[in-house]
Amino acid sequence: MANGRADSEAAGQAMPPEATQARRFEKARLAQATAMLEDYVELIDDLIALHGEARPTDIARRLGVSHATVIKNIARLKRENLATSKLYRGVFLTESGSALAARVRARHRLMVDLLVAVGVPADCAEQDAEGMEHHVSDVALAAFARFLAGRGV
Amino acid sequence: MANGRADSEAAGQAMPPEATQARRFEKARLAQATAMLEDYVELIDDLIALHGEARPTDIARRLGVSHATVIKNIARLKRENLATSKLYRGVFLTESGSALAARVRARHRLMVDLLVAVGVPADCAEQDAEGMEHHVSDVALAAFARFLAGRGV
DNA sequence: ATGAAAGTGTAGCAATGGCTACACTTTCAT
DNA sequence: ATGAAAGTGTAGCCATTGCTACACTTTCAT
Repeated sequence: MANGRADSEAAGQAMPPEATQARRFEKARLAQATAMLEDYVELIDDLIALHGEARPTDIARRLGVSHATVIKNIARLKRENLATSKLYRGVFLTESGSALAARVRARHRLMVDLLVAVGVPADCAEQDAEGMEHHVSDVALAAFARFLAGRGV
Repeated sequence: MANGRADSEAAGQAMPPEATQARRFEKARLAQATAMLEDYVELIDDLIALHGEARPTDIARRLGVSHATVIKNIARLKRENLATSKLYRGVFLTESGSALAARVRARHRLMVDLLVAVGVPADCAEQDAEGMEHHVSDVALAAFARFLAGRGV
């Protein structure tokens, strides 16, 4: 609060160019750190909608990783208050987990739709969106929505 | 060669849906593993073009990480035959390093241009592209190019 | 020419997110 | 009712990629 420099820089004016570049890379690293969380909540939400429950082995199969990895990562979801689980009884999303899942799903849709709209084949769009979606800002997302609306989608 | 299943699945036909999904996630994980390499070669190429040399501390400043981290990662670039370095004398790209840098730079440009073309503000496009670019396939890239050409860019 | 500052490199730590191996619980067909 | 198969969870390993601390080299101003 008492700092005249760092705070005003946050507004994005008087920063040396290398600092803004560093900023971009840092954001990309952060996005990467939350990507796993996002993938998990979306998948758990899907599975519950589809089968009424989300089991570690199902998640593992879908993600293409071992069940042990899934269980370890679910522990992280619990730490972050996104999920709960009962011993031998599957995984459930908390309120904020569900909210995140909804946001992630909407973003995924928008990303895929945009790719398709600019001419990317559907299966490829689905593929590429899987990695890209975690790095799309809300501002870009809003632009995507406008663009799609403007083309009468 | 003697396998009727896994090989024909590679063509993408008779795979259970969860396997194709696992495939997508696996690809995203792989892309992540090469992202660092790509960022480094592009940045090194930039710095050499700009200052005639690429020094670890410069790279560190631009990336927003410590110089020690940079030096460790440069060791990886060397292992992968993308760069060389002389003690206390900066980092240089090998032939394949330069080739990769050129590809990465072109992809970055195309990604940013596409984002701008669909209405994303320039600074935001630059920001988001930083993370997204590593996940764009060549097929999508080709679609981007066609789309941009079609709008007379 | 020399000593301080800047840059470079090494060592060792932590967190993340994969894995296998093993132990335990549940389910289900007989 | 029970035993095998499937699922679940734990422990411990490895690689990656960040970090700080420390030692060494180079550069440059005096």
